[in-house]
Amino acid sequence: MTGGRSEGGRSSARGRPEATSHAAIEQAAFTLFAERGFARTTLDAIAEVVGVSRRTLFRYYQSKNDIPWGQFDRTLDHFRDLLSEQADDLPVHEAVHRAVVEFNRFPADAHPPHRERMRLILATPELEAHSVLRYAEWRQVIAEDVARRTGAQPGDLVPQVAGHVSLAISLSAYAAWLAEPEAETSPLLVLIDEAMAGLRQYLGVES
Amino acid sequence: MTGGRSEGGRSSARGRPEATSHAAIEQAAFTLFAERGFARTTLDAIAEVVGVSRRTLFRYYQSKNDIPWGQFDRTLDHFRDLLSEQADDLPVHEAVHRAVVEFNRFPADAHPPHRERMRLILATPELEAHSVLRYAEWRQVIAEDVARRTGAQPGDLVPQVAGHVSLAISLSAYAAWLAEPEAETSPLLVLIDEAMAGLRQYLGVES
DNA sequence: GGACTTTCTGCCCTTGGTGCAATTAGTGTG
DNA sequence: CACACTAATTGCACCAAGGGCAGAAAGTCC
Repeated sequence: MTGGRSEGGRSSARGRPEATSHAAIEQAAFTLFAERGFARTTLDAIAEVVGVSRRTLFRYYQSKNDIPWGQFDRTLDHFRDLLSEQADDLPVHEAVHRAVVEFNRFPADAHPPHRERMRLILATPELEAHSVLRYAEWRQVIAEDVARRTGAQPGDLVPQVAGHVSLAISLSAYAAWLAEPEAETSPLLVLIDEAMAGLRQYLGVES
Repeated sequence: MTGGRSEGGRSSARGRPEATSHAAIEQAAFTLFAERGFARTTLDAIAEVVGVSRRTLFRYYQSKNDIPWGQFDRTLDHFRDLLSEQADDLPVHEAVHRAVVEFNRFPADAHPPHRERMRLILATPELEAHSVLRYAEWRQVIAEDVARRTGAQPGDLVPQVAGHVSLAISLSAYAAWLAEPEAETSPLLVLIDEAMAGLRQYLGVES
């Protein structure tokens, strides 16, 4: 969710130079989405603003639905690191929880765009649906770390459940975050903690 | 997931009679999906087999993606009933868990089609994504019941988390179920219990 | 038979998305 | 400078999903 990434340089400067960038496309797209809404923004319209042909947009994003997620792949690498950084002597759920919280920590000036992006994704049914595919990758990262910590296989039930449940917690927290008015009474990170506490409460667990 | 529902009668017999039924469309569609796969099956092809115009298909289903889910709305009513049937003195999570298990109990002869349907849905990315919208309704049913039991609002964190987590459990169980070979070593209901146990184990809870 | 009702259907149009071949804008070399 | 080389851009044709709309069709009821 870092706003200004510098389009990790080309391998060499040979061949026709790129006419645009992911950042430029996203900027144009988000503006239009905010104006007319996601569904009523055509790819032609985005292409026109960016100053590039519609066909070219598909070289930068697999689909219209992929535009709002931007650079999620790179973020996943970061998440993987966060998970492996957590101490091995922590209870597994605690290690994962801490990594999830860290994953959602953003510098203050990155908050508004992050919130805007997530609002768009979670409030637009097509995007909400499409996001499942991204979530699956995210869950898999967790499953792999949990498997490593517990000596299980990533495909086993407990790692998979861990991934699913962590996602459940996060989505609940995000929904609560976005439901609140602009004046952020509860920061996202607090809500993630509360969602986790809510789960334990629901399951009738002390602590 | 009842295979043969009888297309709950029209209000009266006035007007042009219906040329087909949800059941007929689903049957034709599933056959084609099995033959060519979901994506490569066009609505034209389905319409031709059913013997109806493509335009008419849209009067029965909102979209191609909605065909595999069939009659889910009615199933939700059943689920609502199952939840309210659970004793009030049970721990909330236990009541919900039992309702979820019951919800997934099917007569033996309904197993193969149910499994086939879920395999299609969970193995086809487009459908997996689209299903989120169905899951949201299902989660909401849980959230409402949990809210009723705990005196909270359905939108509050704990009811929402309960819905999300129940879904997480169910999806984990289904994935495990479908991963197993045809010879059903573990029935679905057992896997749902195991997924729940896996969650408690993950969270480091006794019992 | 005629009025009425409801469904089906054909037609046209928009939009997302893919395949393919040609074009373009650079770099590097002699 | 001209020429090869490379990689990105682009135009074009095409497919499939989906929606709007008006009219045809197939029943029932009087």
